[in-house]
Amino acid sequence: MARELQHGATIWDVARKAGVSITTVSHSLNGKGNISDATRERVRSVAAEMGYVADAMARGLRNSRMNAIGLVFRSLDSLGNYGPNGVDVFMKLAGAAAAETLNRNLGLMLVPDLTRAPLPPFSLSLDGYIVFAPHLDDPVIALLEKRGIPYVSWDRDPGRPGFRNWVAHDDAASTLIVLDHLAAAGAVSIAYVGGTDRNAWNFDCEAAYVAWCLEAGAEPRIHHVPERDGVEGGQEVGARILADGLPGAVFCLTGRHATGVAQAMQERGFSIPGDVLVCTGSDSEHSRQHQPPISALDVDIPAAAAALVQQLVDVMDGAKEPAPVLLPARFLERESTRPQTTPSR
Amino acid sequence: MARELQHGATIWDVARKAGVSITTVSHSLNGKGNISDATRERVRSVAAEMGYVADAMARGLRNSRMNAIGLVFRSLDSLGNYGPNGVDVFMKLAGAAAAETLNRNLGLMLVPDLTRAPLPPFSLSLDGYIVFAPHLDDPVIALLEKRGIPYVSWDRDPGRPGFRNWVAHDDAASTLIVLDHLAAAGAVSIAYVGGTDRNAWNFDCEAAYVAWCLEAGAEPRIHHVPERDGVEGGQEVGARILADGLPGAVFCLTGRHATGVAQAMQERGFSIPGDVLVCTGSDSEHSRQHQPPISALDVDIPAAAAALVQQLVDVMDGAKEPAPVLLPARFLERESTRPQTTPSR
DNA sequence: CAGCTACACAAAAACGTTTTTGTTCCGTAC
DNA sequence: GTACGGAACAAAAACGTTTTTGTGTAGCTG
Repeated sequence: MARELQHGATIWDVARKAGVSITTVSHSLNGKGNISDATRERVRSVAAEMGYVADAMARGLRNSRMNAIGLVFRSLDSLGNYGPNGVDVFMKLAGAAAAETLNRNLGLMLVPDLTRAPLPPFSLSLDGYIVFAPHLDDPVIALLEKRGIPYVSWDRDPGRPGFRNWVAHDDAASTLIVLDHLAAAGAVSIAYVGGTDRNAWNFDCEAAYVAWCLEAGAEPRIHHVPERDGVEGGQEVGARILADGLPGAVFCLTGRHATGVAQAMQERGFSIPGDVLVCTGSDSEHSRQHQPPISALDVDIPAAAAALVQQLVDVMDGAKEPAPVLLPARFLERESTRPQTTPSR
Repeated sequence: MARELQHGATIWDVARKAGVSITTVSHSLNGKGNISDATRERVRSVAAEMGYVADAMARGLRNSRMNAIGLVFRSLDSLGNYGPNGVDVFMKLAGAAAAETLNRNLGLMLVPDLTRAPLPPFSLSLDGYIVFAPHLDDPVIALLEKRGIPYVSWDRDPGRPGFRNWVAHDDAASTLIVLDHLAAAGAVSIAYVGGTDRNAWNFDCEAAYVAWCLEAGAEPRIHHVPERDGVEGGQEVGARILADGLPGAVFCLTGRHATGVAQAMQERGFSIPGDVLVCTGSDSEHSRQHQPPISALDVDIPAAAAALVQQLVDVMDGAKEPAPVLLPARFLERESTRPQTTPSR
């Protein structure tokens, strides 16, 4: 049952039917060259009637532009898991970016990992890349640099201070918002749980936490768990935190760690938010579904996607001098950090 | 500041450096032709050393295979919203499909809408398509058929009974699971709320509901709300349902409708699950975040993605005779349908 | 009326592959 | 000693565009 791949009409078919050369067809459709209005219109109607669409690969081959960009998720790569429960930020971003690229008549390609061989077929032919959460000295970025492929990143690569084509949340400001909120809710001692990926998010939030503690005269209580350890890792660190004494609040960067910490606390008989507050810097399915639901920093995904695509297009056009874009974050207060109104016992 | 787009090495560069013709390079790398082992190995090492990767567009132009497939979300198109809150199923599927295609060395392209002009550039050059939730007589499918582009769909197109390249949940069985569960939890009269999109999901679930009512000797109570009306639409239909008398349970196909229905009930002083049970056939952020959390049918996204990609590859290769794949669904019991254990007042 | 310009279009080159068809060399059989 | 065949490679065509260069005609100038 060999499938008959019937290719669409080519530029030759259109030329023949319109009684002109292929040059004229190309020029007519692309608004170039010197064609009389009558001819141009006739060619256009013939093309439309035949449903002619220029072959993307031939066009791309000719002018080395394929009108598509790539989206690569670095932190997901390190998580080794693309069927994500709890990392839905990434997938929402993909959807928002797809909508944004459509408006600019660009395709969006999901590229899982650029460093793993064999390379996804035409990952290197794409016009540009959005790199989500690059690591320190990220090899994917090194590859893109070497190939001269334009890119922007969500969060900066901490190892490339001179690079300015990135969009990110203002992690320092966000961290302060969270810590101030926890303090206002009555927490005196606030523990911090970060990941081990060496990315700007981990670095900046921790730095902001340390600065805040210094300011507040509090002793920093910093813990690290590998991102991939997920909820279980959170449970372990929860135990470690308790070993040092019950804090007033725990701020975990990832939603899965926060969920694990909350579980550890609750298993040991502490109530949330009665005895200890818990919140996360990154919302996830886990944090939403937990009982009580866990407060989180919220991300305006469509705005982030729009900023990233806009910046990438700017870079590809070489139009503007690049400048980082900082987006504000919003704190989503849920029950886990809400001052108690109804008596729990 | 014109960016210097430095193209990678071409097959000519490799040929020159290895002292052979481009034919020999191509054959060496692709394991074709009649090349001595010594030459083949030498060419390969030269190519590797230069970091040569065959240009995807030239290769695609030559053998009309671009090694990438498209993913198009029909129901999202009708929802007109790609920054989805409450439709995260789609984005998870995209991630899972991306992982699945990588394993097969295929690229995955997100294509928002194939019928809107201007067409995304090389949407028609892709090797195949996964169509998510096609409508009745879906124009996207018609376009793919006309162009001879292979495709598989998630859910069948109800207007194409002969087409067999689809993967879906067993909607009839799932509906019965839900209804039986509601009945077991004590609901006597069960209202049904479906969408207005003319897709198989709506059709099959409603048919199963009607059959179940017939069997149980109950009067069907069917309501419809446009998918795009979301939570507000659910609130309205909730009011309509109450106008006919409080049912024992309401089964809403979409999570956003279910949320709206639950809100309407609660605003009027009815407790969930105390006075009325509510559940949904499609989990969403809304249904999870609602208080109480709303029970839902759960979808094994990675399994669905794997099945879809596998089937599409089969179709593209023309290998196997196509056959529909039916996946089982799982019922996620949450508080909204759980028999009460703690007294609520 | 020669020469120039502008116009409207056509021919051909180029993009980087893969594949089909040639070519050369060498060993072997008749 | 000529014919044959296979091994190892090279040349060239083809994929469908875009863009550069070319060509012929008409209108205008001096």
